[in-house]
Amino acid sequence: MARNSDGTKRTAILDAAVVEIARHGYHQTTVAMIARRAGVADGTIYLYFRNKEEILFSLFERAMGRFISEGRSQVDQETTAIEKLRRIVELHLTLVGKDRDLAIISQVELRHSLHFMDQLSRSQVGEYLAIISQVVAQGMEEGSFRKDLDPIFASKAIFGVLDEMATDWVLSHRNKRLESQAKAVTDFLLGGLSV
Amino acid sequence: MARNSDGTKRTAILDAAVVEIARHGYHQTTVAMIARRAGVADGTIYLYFRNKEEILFSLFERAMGRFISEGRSQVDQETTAIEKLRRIVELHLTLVGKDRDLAIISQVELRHSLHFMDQLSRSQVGEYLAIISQVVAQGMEEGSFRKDLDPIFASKAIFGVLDEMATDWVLSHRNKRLESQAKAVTDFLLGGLSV
Amino acid sequence: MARNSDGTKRTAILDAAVVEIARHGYHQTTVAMIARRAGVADGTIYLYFRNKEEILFSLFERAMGRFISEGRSQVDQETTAIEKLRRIVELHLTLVGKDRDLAIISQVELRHSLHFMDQLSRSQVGEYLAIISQVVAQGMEEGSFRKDLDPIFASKAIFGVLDEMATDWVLSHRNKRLESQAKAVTDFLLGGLSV
Amino acid sequence: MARNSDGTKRTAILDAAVVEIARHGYHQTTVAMIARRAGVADGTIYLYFRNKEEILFSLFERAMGRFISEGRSQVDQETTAIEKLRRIVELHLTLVGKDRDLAIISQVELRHSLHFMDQLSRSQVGEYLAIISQVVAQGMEEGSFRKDLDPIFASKAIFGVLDEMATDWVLSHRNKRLESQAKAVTDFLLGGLSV
DNA sequence: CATGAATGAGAATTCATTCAT
DNA sequence: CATGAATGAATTCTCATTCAT
Repeated sequence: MARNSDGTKRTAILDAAVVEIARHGYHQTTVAMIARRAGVADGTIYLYFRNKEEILFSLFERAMGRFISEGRSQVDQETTAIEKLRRIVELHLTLVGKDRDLAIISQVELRHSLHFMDQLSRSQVGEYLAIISQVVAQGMEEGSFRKDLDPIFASKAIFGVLDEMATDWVLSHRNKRLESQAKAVTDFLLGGLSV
Repeated sequence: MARNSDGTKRTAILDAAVVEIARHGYHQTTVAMIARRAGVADGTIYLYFRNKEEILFSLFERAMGRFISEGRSQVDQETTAIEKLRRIVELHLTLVGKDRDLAIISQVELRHSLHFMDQLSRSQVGEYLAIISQVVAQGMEEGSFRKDLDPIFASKAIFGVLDEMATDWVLSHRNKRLESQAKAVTDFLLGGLSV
Repeated sequence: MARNSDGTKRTAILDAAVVEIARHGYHQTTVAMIARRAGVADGTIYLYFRNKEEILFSLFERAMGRFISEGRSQVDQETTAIEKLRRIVELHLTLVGKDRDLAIISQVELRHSLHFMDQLSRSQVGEYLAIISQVVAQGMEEGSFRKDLDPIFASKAIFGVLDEMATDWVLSHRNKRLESQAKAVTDFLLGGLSV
Repeated sequence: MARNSDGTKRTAILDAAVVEIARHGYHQTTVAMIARRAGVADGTIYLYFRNKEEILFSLFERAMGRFISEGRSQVDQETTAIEKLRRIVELHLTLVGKDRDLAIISQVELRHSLHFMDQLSRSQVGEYLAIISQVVAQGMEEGSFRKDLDPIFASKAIFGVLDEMATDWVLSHRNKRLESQAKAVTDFLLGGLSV
């Protein structure tokens, strides 16, 4: 049986799914492949997940959960908006860059269908964006960020840059660490293009 | 008549594919559905495309082709980097915002698999990013953009913001026009978050 | 239960295949037809055979297996080469003549393609010919067969006569039993045409 | 356009079919493949043949026609049954051995289905066997062949040996000429196995 | 006669899911 | 809880044949 952190079968199945889906893509991955890697019978999968798609959802939830809880705690450790932003950028790139398999899933496989993305954006992604927009709002109040910004808009722009860096890293096959981009990203977000 | 001499049937198939894939997603769309909407027989599809996946590729090529050729021409109509950037932002959001079906495809369906994205990013997306990075480089030379930027990095960041706006627009079901965001995007890109 | 532990389903599929293929020919027989006759679902076929062609191969192996094992035991029950030959002829015609469906398969359907025949001739047919050529060699040593023969050549000639009788019987729609030819065949093989 | 003896398209098509079918097998050969090799359009095939199967029939007829007409003329050039037999054996092995592609067709591809073989055996194969059986009958009258033979049976046995030699030659990938077996075959047919 | 674009019926195979053990 | 044999719906693609030019 596959080794897994807390020893539950559910975890083993999710761990197996990350590897298989990252390697073969969601549609090319069969439930049987996940079951074999998880060391369980095909049918056992259905004791823990309603269907194949639910595995993908759960994968996403597990990953997003970390983003959100760690995001919050990082943000709480800083006082100024600029520092909070810096932490978010670092966290985002570090978390994605830590596990290439998981990154492939979040940057590519998770975006399979409108239906799927719809559900994602409504739920935890929205929560993540909310954290970011609160930081922006705080910066505006502090006087360190421009006041002519819509915090919601800004949070999406920030997320867009982070997301593109992550996708680019997944698609490039170079070994450079993703988090090495953190400073450049923060600089760009803070200062923009202009002199 | 030489095959595809006028492209009528090929175009009809691609047009049909855009609608069906946007509506049902790539995997839920059958070749038969595309054929019916295009008004041709199932087998006819295979006179113009080697297989189903090639339809998706061709869809992308057709769309990216417009981005690139129009992008270049827009850029050429301006002299300063700032104006060029403004034009690119407007063009990007306008083109994506013009056809929601096509937008769904480019923002969601086209990102189906690592294998697929790999090929996309290598080809025309790279060309598009090159156009952007040239504008950034010009801005640095002109002295209007910061000199401490890597133009390649900046082009990705810019693309990330544009792409996120586009995706957000596709996923939101509001009717607000996508290009109405152009000014905010340009402002953000130029000025960044800081005061 | 281990897959195929008792072979029940596999056997049912092969039995069904014999009937359907004999009746409609290999290419006109669909996997669904075989499945229906075997009383299993279409997909079940693929738990026991990799593909449709493998069913045909397995059919052949099952049939040839009998020829070889029974051939050997018949040969072993006799001492002189002449008697051994007589037994082989009887066995061959009896086994083929016992099941017209199987005979149709072995005389016609199994010879579908060069690729297919190539594999057949390399494997068990070669073994069968070896049994015959050993008998010929024994006859030469005993002094009952002509010494100016090549046993390999002779075994092919013998097989050719038997095979032609079998094919002729399959194609003729008379009811005469195939094994009724055994004496004439043996006589011909032993004495040839000349006085 | 493919070179062909008398320049007619029909001949070009048949010549092309021999090559393609020998190389890929009847079912793997498409009408388009034959058309391309023959240098005609797909539709043109149907001006000369009702359907794909008729090409195969015509191929067979053309080949069997040679067997029969040459067979007759060879037989007519000799007086004794023994010499006539010798000539038939030589002719058969020479004709088959002359063109490996055609040999593949006659030994393998032509035996595709019961339905097909049925029609073959009724028509020209029967005529060919009749020529042989007449030789046998003559030999019996002359007193050079055993009188206890059924000429029909004997003709099948003779054909069986010839056919097996031909098939064996097609399947073996050695270069030995098929007609080099003629003497051994005639010897075997005349003298049988016994001393 | 010749063309070749278009047709559309047809079939093998896959795989998510179930359920008897 | 766990198994894994069995299910059968579902879909891509091929290719013989037609027919308007």
